[in-house]
Amino acid sequence: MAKSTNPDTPMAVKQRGVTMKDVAKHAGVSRTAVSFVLSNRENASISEETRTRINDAVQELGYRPNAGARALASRRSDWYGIVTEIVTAPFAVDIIKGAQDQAWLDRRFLLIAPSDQADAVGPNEGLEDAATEKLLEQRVEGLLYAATFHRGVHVPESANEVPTVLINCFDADGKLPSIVPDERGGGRVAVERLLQAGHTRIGVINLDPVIPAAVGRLEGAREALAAAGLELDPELVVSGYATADGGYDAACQILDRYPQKERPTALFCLNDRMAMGAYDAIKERGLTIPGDIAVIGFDNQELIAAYLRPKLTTVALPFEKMGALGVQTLAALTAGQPILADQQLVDCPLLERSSV
Amino acid sequence: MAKSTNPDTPMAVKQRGVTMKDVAKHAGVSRTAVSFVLSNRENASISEETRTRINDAVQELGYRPNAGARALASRRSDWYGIVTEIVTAPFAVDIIKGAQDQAWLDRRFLLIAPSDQADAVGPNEGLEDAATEKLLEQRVEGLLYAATFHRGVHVPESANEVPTVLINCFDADGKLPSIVPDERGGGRVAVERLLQAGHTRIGVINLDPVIPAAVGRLEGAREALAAAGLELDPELVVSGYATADGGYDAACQILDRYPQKERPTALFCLNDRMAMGAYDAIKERGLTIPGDIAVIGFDNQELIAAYLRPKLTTVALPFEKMGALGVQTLAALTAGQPILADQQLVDCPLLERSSV
DNA sequence: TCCGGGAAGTAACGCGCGTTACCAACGTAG
DNA sequence: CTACGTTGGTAACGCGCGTTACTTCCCGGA
Repeated sequence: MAKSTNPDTPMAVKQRGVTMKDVAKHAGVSRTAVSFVLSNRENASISEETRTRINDAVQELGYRPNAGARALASRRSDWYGIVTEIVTAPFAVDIIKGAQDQAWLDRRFLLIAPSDQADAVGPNEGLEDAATEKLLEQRVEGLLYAATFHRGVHVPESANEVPTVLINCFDADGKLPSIVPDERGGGRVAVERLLQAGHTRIGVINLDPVIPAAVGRLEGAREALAAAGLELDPELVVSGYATADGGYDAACQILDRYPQKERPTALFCLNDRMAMGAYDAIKERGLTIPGDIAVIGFDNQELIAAYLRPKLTTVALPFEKMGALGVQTLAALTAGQPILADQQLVDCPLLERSSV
Repeated sequence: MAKSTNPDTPMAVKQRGVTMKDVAKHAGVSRTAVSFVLSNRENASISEETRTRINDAVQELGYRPNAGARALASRRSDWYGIVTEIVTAPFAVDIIKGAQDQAWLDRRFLLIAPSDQADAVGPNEGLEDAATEKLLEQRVEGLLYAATFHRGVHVPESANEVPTVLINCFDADGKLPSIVPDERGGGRVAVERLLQAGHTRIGVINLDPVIPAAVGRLEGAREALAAAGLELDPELVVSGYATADGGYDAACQILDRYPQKERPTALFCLNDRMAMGAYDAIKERGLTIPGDIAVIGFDNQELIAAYLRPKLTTVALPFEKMGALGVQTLAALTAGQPILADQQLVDCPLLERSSV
């Protein structure tokens, strides 16, 4: 790329937009009157006649307010910023959708800044800081941080200058409000569903046991079993890589370890990708789903769950709802209202399909 | 939700940020001098000494420029707007990623406005208009329109007020520059790959035959065959719903129609979801992939292609590249530079995995 | 007749910054 | 000594808009 010698060349077409002054002149009133009418001030005394005259002028001239100028004068920008690696790793992109939709309904704009950009100094070195800084330069009224998977994070210092909410992650220092999925509840409903279908011997294909998702989901599974007077057989829990291959290997282990009588009749896969691999292991052995083995997943990755055959019953991560709730929480914070709790858990609902 | 009686309550913390005036006072110079230093004006005569004094003051006070005010004064916002349904239908979310990354590299912000919002009048009624309008109020310097799948679209009138580029779609009226995937080239490389592997009898699982993707990909397939002196047997082309089930049904038709000798040895599935279904049909019949039947897909939906077993060889849609190219094209347009062509085709590269 | 008070509107300031025009001091050439 | 360019700045205007203080007019009551 050639370095521009003059970065200031304003060659862009300068389409001098119509301003309030133009509207005022066209309607034969003062700019103040126009401002009053457009901002619907209740205590402003403008006669109905001039009001319509102004509105007509707005229509005729195609006036469009200048959001930036308004922000400058009113000292409120109607912008939230969201810092996220999701743009790059789109697994949890529904967070953005939920946040975006909610922001749009509130007539606010969501400025998205990536937290894992290539022009960084080192790997993960000051990226979020740069993103945060950029957003603050835009005078966002609040900040959101969103992660692709449930985990602890550190947010830049400067985030403290403005209300901040974490989505699908939590502050390792425990100061900031956060919105996270109720992993435990999800694990519980999954196993409850299997129990309800008559399964008592349930294999679990586990994730890396230290991540919050694994901890919570497994705990939920234990709770559900306990409520039915059962215990989780440690031998039936096998961890693997969070991939289809990992799920395949783990499922093979579980399925081949026992004679048919003792073989589990159901598998709780802690994510859908592993369930995908488990499907293959099951089918390879001439077994049917859900006839011989019921399978339940987690995450509800649409592209997998809805297209596996049979379609996968799974527990959904409420990405969209978390995004929306994040914006709502932020709106409350910026309005000075108290928020419900420092950590809000969002339900992980069961999605019935055909694998149980 | 209780309706706020006074929408103006500015309860948000008004953290009066430090301005250039503060910096100037702290450094003992005029605000103008600060402005000159910060904007790196070449022809400004500021001594090295005061320059460092100002920079020091900036550091000490933690000055952060106000992007909105700068935009107002300089009449350039450094913002692009992108109108897209992708936020809602995340299939092609990589377009946003590509655009976002490129914009970030150019030190610009991408304002994302959804084109399929719930608060609309009717279905698809004036949504894009509202989104476009909102973006223009923000004084974006250019507009992008992105579609989830390759198709013709109509853009709102007001888009003409500002440079505009279409991504993964094209203007039905043919006026606006657009960036679209080279579907034909993709179809060609897919079939070339099959030919190279020795397959001459190739079944095609087709999409709805009228959509641009189907037309282009099929045309490419024909070209590749023609170059090898072969023709596409119309009987081997069967259309189905663009789902795993559709692919399953279509594959069953093709596989069951012929005795083993005449059965095609390869399937070109025009998208990965259908390939997913085809996998099942093939496996059900006790056939192996790629041993008995080679399969090649299209779209490279990572969650499918990379996790099917065996992993699916497919042709990638260059979403990310299209997004980046869209922003680059827009940058050229806003800079008044000529663009390369009205319609830019982006390569659809073959992704070798294990199904051929 | 005068006065008080609401109705209808306007002038003017400031938000934070880019930018242009201007000014003072200091050489240096004629 | 005057003229004139150069260096190192500063004063002041305007971007488009929100907002406050102020003015003018009219009407009803005393």
